[in-house]
Amino acid sequence: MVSSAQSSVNAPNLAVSTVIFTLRPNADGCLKLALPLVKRIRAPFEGQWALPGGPLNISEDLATAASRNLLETTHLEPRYLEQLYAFGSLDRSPGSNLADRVVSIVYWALVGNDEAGTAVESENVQWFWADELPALAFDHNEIVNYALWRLRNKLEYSRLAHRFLPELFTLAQLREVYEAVLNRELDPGNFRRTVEAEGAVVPTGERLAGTKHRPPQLYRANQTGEN
Amino acid sequence: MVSSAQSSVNAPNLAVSTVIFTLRPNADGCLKLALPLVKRIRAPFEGQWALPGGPLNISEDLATAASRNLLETTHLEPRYLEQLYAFGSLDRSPGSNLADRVVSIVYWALVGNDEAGTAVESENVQWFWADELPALAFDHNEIVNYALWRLRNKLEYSRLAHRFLPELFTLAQLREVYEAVLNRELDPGNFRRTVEAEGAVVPTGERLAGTKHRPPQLYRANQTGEN
DNA sequence: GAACTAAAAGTCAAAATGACACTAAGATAA
DNA sequence: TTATCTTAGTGTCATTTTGACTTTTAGTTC
Repeated sequence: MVSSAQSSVNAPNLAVSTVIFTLRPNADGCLKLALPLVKRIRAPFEGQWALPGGPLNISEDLATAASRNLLETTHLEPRYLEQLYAFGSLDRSPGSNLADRVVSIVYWALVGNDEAGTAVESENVQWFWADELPALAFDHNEIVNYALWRLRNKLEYSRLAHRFLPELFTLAQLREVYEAVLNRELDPGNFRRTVEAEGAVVPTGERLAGTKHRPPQLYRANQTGEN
Repeated sequence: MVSSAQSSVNAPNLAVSTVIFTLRPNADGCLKLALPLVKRIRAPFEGQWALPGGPLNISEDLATAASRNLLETTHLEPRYLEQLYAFGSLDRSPGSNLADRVVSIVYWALVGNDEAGTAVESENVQWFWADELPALAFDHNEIVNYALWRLRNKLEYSRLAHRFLPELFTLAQLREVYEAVLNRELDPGNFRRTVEAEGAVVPTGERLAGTKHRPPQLYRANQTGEN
């Protein structure tokens, strides 16, 4: 195997990849975590699914690179973007030459569940349920698991659930996000209490019509002191 | 300015740096956070202090590289080592050429306060109080601040305080670590209660002699289910 | 109008937390 | 030998937070 034109003989190559999360309704209508993967079209791991990513341009910021390959893969803008980790073990690509060693700086992103419906899907780009992934290329299963762990963790002490949702949302929708991500049911009353106590949301006074029960109030995220 | 022999024209260079924390007694005898810095002996930022670090060898793990430059700078082994963040803004080294762009993968480490006394200090390597740093090279002040934030955060929900201490320690010593890092006094009784409830420590039965008051019991860290 | 559903408010006991008092066991000084 | 000093270690109590659960409200559907 020959090292690429960009790589030097003595230094590891640098790439940026992104784990992109959204929530989509499954067959039963409940939201589940999903993420887009791209099919590799050359060795190593040709034909297997992998995280979207690519080499870092010399004149490009790390977050910009992550955002760019998010846009290229899904045609979406991230609602949230954060660096996850730099993966650089020597055995990430078993069997390949040291000169082809790649250190990947991985980001994770959230996109709105309203926009994710419009996301492209093709022969080489498909969305998978986060808990039903096939065997991925390189160490990408490990990376996704770590990203999942981080998402779940951060959801509990930070305010990012609303990034999955449109600007206006009901508390039930917000709770559904927590339930889908954490994979556990939450008490509606207690959920309301904590969310209001944290000041995470601001009531708009408007109500959502067309439900077959008491119309719930619409809220928006409280941006002040968010993170 | 000419790019180094290792760097390629089209790819950013990759370096690993480490923020090394220890606790040392100040003039008043209270513990304070300290870290070693190295003086730069060439441009850019010649003569200014910087985090220890260097280029990543092609055949070297990220954590191994961090550990190595910890050993080279301080002749110490880390008691704790964790990746902090990858810093890669375009303006990290103002005025220098794009071809010299460096992406730094930064680790942070803890070393024991017993060992840190034996650490070398020289013309080009010196220890500084973490809250009294001079203006450092590159974006290294920003990096240290982030590392401090991470250390303080992690100390509160994780068990790493004992990594500053020898194998056997008293609860007062452990509390002193918390107080020094968090920069705030803790109630001895309540501290004992939480630490014991968490099962973070195991009593040894032995007591520390030679104090001028009731001899305190010695504990060791409970390794089971640590992180 | 009755039944149904989820919104929204309210209740209550258990657990966790913070402030503080009290007793124990050594060293040191009178 | 006794009083004093200092920190170890235990105990108490009120407040806050948490989890489980009930009740009332406001709409739709039957």
